[in-house]
Amino acid sequence: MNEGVEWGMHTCVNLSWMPGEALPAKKLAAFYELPTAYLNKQLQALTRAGILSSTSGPKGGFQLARPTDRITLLDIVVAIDGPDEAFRCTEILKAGPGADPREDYRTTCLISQAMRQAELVYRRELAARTIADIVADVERQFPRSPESTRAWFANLKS
Amino acid sequence: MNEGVEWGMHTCVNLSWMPGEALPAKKLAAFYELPTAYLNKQLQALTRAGILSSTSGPKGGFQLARPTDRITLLDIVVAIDGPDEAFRCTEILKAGPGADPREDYRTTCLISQAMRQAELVYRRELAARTIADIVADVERQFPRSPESTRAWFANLKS
DNA sequence: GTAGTACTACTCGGATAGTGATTGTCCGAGTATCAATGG
DNA sequence: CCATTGATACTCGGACAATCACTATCCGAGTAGTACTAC
Repeated sequence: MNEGVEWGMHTCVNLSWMPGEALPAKKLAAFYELPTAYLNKQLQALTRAGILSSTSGPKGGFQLARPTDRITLLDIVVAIDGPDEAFRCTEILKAGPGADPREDYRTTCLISQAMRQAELVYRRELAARTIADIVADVERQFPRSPESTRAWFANLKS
Repeated sequence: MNEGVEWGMHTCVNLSWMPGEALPAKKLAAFYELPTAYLNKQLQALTRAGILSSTSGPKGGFQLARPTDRITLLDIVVAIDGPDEAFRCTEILKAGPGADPREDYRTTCLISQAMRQAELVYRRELAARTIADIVADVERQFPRSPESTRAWFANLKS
């Protein structure tokens, strides 16, 4: 899985503590000492997916495009890592003896079905967890996080 | 995910219909018109994992090393695709402000926990399905499969 | 006729190239701010 | 003093390399069978 997924999730959590303010990729990258340009690339993907909104120019940057309770972990995974499933059925049964070339073995093949079922529960789990849930858990476990994060960004020399 | 996972699963199903007989990679590959040497590589991985047993020389080949009800889909995935999870926590929190370098953020970070939880249900689903289950489903839906598969391997010109 | 032996053919196993995706970097298009200028 | 305009600095956005894993292939080590030879 793309490493940017992790970066995107942490960045969304940080952005949730800076509502209404656009943070440039440079500052967001500095927070975790990440390569700025590469993080920018990932944030672009989140923007294309409608998760973030971007503004150019001075005072520009990224901010959340919708409430955190409407951003699921699956949204971020799909936006950055792509919509394809890990297991892709290449329909090798079509090359086997007694195969019907017209049949769609991605739905017929029982192995493909079993793998799809597993990925289904995986995605269902990710879709059930929103950034709001994560933020709430973090604030419960580390109550100082929002305040200290805001302070860090404020004190960051531009 | 490695394409060999699909090949390995289908091959295990086919091997379940040829009990006690060792089939060489060449024949197993011919069944689905797969590249022989590359399939051989995947079967080596299954052998290292103790899922298959291999025999060299004439009349040699691969066969199942244990009963089909003790081979789960997860076993095959782990053997071929590796034991690593898709989402790997790189602990970027360690580079963040106010981080404790001693802490293991793979277990502390709530995002990492959420992703691990999703992969857990994924693996649980795969671990609950054995090759025996798949074989039983196939035989129920396509009763002629075992017989026709045995016939195909028997009629294959060596 | 039978036992021993050398040969042959076949298989797995790991070491070796080729290819595509992920990772990382760079520069250009666009925009808001700021300063300077003229009324 | 205030409005306008031009320059400037900063940001995103997409185009351009480098690295790594997956894909694919090949040849050597080992083994079982077979045929031949000698007794």
